[in-house]
Formats: sequence, C-alpha cells, structure tokens
Amino acid sequence: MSLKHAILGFLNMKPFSGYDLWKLFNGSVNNYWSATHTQIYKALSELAEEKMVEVEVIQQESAPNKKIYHLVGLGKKELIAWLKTPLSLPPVRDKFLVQFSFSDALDDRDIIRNIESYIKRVEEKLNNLKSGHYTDYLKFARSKREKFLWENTLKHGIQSYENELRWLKGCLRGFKKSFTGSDKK
Amino acid sequence: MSLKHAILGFLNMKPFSGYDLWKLFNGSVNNYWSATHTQIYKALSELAEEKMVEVEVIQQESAPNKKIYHLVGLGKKELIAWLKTPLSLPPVRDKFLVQFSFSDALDDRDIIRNIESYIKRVEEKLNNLKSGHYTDYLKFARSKREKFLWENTLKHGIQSYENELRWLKGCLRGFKKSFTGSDKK
DNA sequence: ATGAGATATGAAACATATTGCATATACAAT
DNA sequence: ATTGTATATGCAATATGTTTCATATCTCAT
Repeated sequence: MSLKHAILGFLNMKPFSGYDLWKLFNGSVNNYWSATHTQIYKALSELAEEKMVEVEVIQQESAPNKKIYHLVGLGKKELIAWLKTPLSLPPVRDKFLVQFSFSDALDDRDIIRNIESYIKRVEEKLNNLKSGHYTDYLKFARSKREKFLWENTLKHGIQSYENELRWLKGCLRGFKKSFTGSDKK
Repeated sequence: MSLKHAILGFLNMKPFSGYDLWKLFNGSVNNYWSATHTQIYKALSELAEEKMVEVEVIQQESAPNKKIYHLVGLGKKELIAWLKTPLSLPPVRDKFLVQFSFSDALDDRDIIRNIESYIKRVEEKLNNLKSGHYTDYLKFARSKREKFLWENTLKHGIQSYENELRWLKGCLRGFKKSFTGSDKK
C-alpha cells in the first residue's frame, strides 16, 4: 500500500496526529496524493500493529485527545527500502477521456459543452495551484535538497495541468474548425 | 462505475464478447483506461442483470462458447446521459511523486538512479505509443468526427508522456547541477 | 442562544480493483 | 512429445478506497 508509505514519509519529517496527516493530504499541501481521514486513521492503526510507528497520547482540554504517531526503526527501514524501489508507470484511468472518445454518440453542441466545462475545471485547479497558497510549506524544508524536491513536485502539478489545458484547447479549436455548422451527427 | 460506462461505450459501436472487450482495454487500443478480464466479466454480468445489455450465446467448436453482449435501449439511454454529465478532475495519486518528494532521506546517487529509471519507463511507453501499433483501429472510425475524437485521445497520451519526460529531465538536470559533488545527505 | 466550522477519532457498509486459481480446446513452435 | 500462446469464461480472496454515520468539545459569528 502506497498510502502507508506516504504516511511513513511524513512521519519521517516529524511526528504527526491522524488529523494533522489528513490536513497535509487533503489541504493538498503537496499535490500528488489524496486520502480521506477514514483511510488515514485505519492505515495508522495498522502501521502501529506492524510496529512501524508508535503512539503517544496527548491529553487536551481545548479539544479531544490527540494521538501522536512517531516513526520507529522498523518503519524507517521500510520507508528507505520503498524509496529505493524502482516504480513502474501508474495505470491510466481517465474518465474524461472515456467520455471524450465515445462522444460521437452526442451532438456537436454537447461535445463542445463538455470540453468547455472541463477546461473551466482545469483552469480553476491551475489558478489554485499558481495562487501560492501551497508554497508556504516550502519554508519548512530542512535542506536545499528537500526544498528542491518539494518545489519540483509542485511544478509537476502546474506543468501537468498546463499541458492538459493545451491539449483541451487544441481539441476545441480543431473540433470547431472541422465540424461547426453541421450541428447534428 | 465508470468501467461500466466504458463498456457501454464500446457496445454502442458494435456487440462484443467479454474477451473482445478485454483485448480492447488491455491491448491499449485506446490508452485511457485499463481493466482486467475478471473485472470486465463481472461488470458485464451486472449490466445484464440491470437490463442494460442482452446476451447472445454463440456455439463454437474451435474454441469455448462465446457470449456476445448487445447494447439495448436502457443501456443506450444510460450511456447518453453519462456522456453528457460534466466530469470533475480525477484525484491525483502518483506513487512516483510520493517517492520523489520524500527522497531527501536518500543519497544523491539513489535519487538520480530513481529519476533515471523512471525516465526509461516513460521513454519505453512513449516509443510504444508513437510506434503506430495503436493507430490501426483509427480505420474503423465510422465518421470523420469519430476519427477526430480517437486521434486526439491518442495524441493526449503522447503529449502527456512527453510532458512527463520534459519534467523528469528538467529535474535530473537541475538536481545534478545543484547537488552533485556532495553525495551524502 | 443558535448554528457553523474547526478540532479529533473511528466503525461499518459499500464500491471498486487486483491477484490467484480453475477449466477447456486448438494451433504453432521447439 | 511438450511447451507456449491464443481463445474463452468465471469464482474467491484480498486489497484498497469512498461514503455514511457517530461522538464530543471549543470558538466565532449572527
């Protein structure tokens, strides 16, 4: 499970609670993995069973008690081993492309509407990434090297969505040019 | 389930058996969705239960019997409705980026090795896509519009992997320039 | 004061995907 | 002769992910 490795990776920086980790994941502080809180709590209790992490309970009055998870020897070993394993490309599973490639069953107008609506979503995402909300955590990098890795991870997201947008706009232009006028299949 | 919609999309072109569909999916004729044969057979029997498709059994002597699935009214309606629904961006879940962003725990050499190994995999994939193995089915397009959609779906794959490669090579160059020499963290 | 939202955790049910096993025939290559 | 590959289907177990529900306190705004 790669979620567990992502958690071990975070805990290698410093101890976190499940709630902290959820915010790190969802707040898209880094934009390469998403997870729900339920998933994270479950993974953490499994990691504790597997002796990869240790729990420290913090009594709190201002809010419910916290469980802080610490990375221990076995977990660190597992993390390093995983970080060194060569990964293969993830399987592609893109709903939009499924929709797009079967769209000959639709009217021209519906096809154009779909592309335009998806363009809007990608643009929103891109503005969000570029807005700088997500550059704050770069300050917490503990070395130039770590900062380099984080900056480039962020850049990956921006570059990917820019590329997606380029493709979408090219499609829209091409489609309108070739098929507008004949608005029924 | 989007797998079911992809299946309905294929059956809208012409009737297929589960085995045919598996080849269409895995043979990466189109490169935007992957599925195992087990998954496909299960989805087909569920679609039959839901009255979206109908089964026709073909007796064969040269090979085991075939079940050919036909799209019927209800399935066609469901397909058209789904094709028109605006989709949101898929969640990002990229193992390589998880590995990359936590790699400060590794030596320079291991980081470089990881990037180089991933570059090779992306290049293989790209050569594969560009080789033209997957352009044959474009001939089966029944309209200029359908051909346009399929060509652009293929182009999406190529453009995405080219973009990935650009990013990877930029990272590698940047990393070597900034950190080579100090080979321990 | 009343409700919304943040903090904090987790069980249970459901949905989806992967891996391994199982079966059976035909044809081509070694 | 035997191995491998293609055809053709599907069950069972496991892994992974999402959604819904449940609980409990504090703070801030209306």
